Formats: sequence, structure tokens, C-alpha cells
Amino acid sequence: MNKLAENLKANKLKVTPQRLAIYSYLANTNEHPTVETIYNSLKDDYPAMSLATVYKTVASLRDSHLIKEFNLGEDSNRYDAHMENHCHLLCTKCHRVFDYYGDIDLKHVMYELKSTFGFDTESFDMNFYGICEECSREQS
Amino acid sequence: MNKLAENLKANKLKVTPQRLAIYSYLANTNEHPTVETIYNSLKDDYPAMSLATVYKTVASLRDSHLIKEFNLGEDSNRYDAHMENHCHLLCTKCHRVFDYYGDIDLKHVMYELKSTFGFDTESFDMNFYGICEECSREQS
DNA sequence: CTTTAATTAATAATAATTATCATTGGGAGG
DNA sequence: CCTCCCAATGATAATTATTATTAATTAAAG
Repeated sequence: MNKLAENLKANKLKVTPQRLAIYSYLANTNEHPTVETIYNSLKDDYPAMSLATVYKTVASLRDSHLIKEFNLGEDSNRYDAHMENHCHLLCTKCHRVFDYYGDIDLKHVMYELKSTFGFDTESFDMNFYGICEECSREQS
Repeated sequence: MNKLAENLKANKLKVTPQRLAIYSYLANTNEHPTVETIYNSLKDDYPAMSLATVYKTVASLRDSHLIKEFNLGEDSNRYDAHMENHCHLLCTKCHRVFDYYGDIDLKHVMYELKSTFGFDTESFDMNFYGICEECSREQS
């Protein structure tokens, strides 16, 4: 039995073909697809699949902390099954999103948040906006 | 002539009553209101104001970099006229948003992004998720 | 197998946002 | 001051993302 199906079971989610398809699609891409993109990518193999199913599936995967949902100021949400903490690089020209897995130490900041505001940090995210290599090469 | 009107003019935006009202409302709050909130707060003083005007106004203020637009995973966008770089503390219990103006030094990270990926960072943002003081006091 | 509760597909409904377009009014140039 | 032009506004329709409903289907426990 594969890892993804185990993860589903561990969270009391039934292992259905659609659910597995959506989950493994997310696990095997490093794009950060929207519901629309997921749907379009899978509808050839699952012609009966409904958009509503994709919405509900990503919602339950998100609730079980198997994937992350985020929004980068666009019109629709993006999803990512890579749960290691990482941050995003957003190219303001081509609008692609890149990952950065290097870890950023913010213990001192989190300590200050706690001592100054009494705020207990559980997690954080971080987005860098700028120009990607390819776009800056084109520019010159 | 006040500062806000000057800012509008500097960006070739006509200084209309509605626009000034929306802009100064944003400049004088440290909530991070949605379009809906802005509209409801101003419609007593500007009974004729239309929701569409609020949408269009925040869009042009955003395009002129006079305010920031962001989304914290909710259904609607939030706006903030405080342009000094700061990050947000999101309480996962009460869903309030707090500001942190302390500056976080990420020069070394940005340098690494440049040398490893060729990514030129223009700006970044950062969100901390956790429990605020008030909520953690209630818990115990 | 059989049962049952969860999942799904189809579709309707809702909420946020954007587009359209006729009207108005800010403000630059006379 | 006036006048005129074009950006801004308001009313409303349209669009887009997402959620709710419901009846049919199916995974998986016993």
C-alpha cells in the first residue's frame, strides 16, 4: 500500500480513486495548482470527475493537514502537498511561483513576538516578490 | 493641503471626496478592513457611495502603491494604507490580525536567493500564525 | 456478501469581484 | 471665474470562485 493511501487512512479519510488521484497529483508536482488546474489535469483520466469533488477533496486534505492552501493575491487559491516548511518566490513578471526550501531561522523574532505581544507562533509563511532569472535575462 | 491628497495628485489620481474618504479611512485605522467593511463604515457619511466605487478605488490606490492588498486565506481581500514594511500576526482562534513593525533582517536570505536561483527580490511579506495573548489567557 | 456511512456527481445557490455604460464633476487651461 | 474634457462615479448586470443540496454510488467494516 502506498504512502499517500496510508496518509489518508491515518486521517480517517476513505481511499477513493478520485481522492487518491487529486492527492497524488499534488504530491507529484511542484507547480502550485489551483482547483481549476487540478480539475483540468485529471478530467481526461477521470471523465466523470466534478469540480465540486475537487473543491471538497482539497478542503478535507487541507483540514487533515495533508496539503497546504494558500493565496498569493490572485483570484483563486493554490494548493501544495509538500508539507516541509518552505517559502515562495513569486515572479512579478511571469507570475510563476518557485519554492525555496532553505530554512530561515526566526527563533529570535518569534521570541520577541512572545515577550512583546504575548503571541505564541505556531507556524509562519513567507513570500518573496521579485524577478526570476529567466525574466531578468529577457529584460537585458 | 493634506498629505493624502498630495499623494493622490502625485500619482495622477483626481482628488474626489469618495477617494479621499476611502484613503483616509484606511490611513487612520489599524484594522485591516475588507471592501465590505470600508463600504459599511463610510456609507453613513456618503449615502450615495457605491460598492463598485470602493472596489475601483482600492484597485487604483493599490496600483499606485498607496495601499497594500493582501489575502490571509479568507474569502475576501484586506487593505492597509500603512506602507512601512511590517508583517502580520494572525490569531488562529479569534482571527484577528495584529501588526509587527520590528524589522526583520533577511539580507542574507535575499543574497542566497540571488546567487542560487538568480531571483531578484523586490519585497517580501510574512505572516505568523498562532494564538494571541487574549486568547491564550482565556484558554487557561 | 451485506450494510452503512462516507463520497461522489450534478446542479443550484451564494458571495466576491469585475464589467458596462450613462452621468457627473474635478481641475487644467483659457 | 468659466468651460470643457476625461477620469471617476453609481447603478446594475455579468462573471468567477466557492459552497450547499441531494440523490445515487461505493469503500470497507463486520
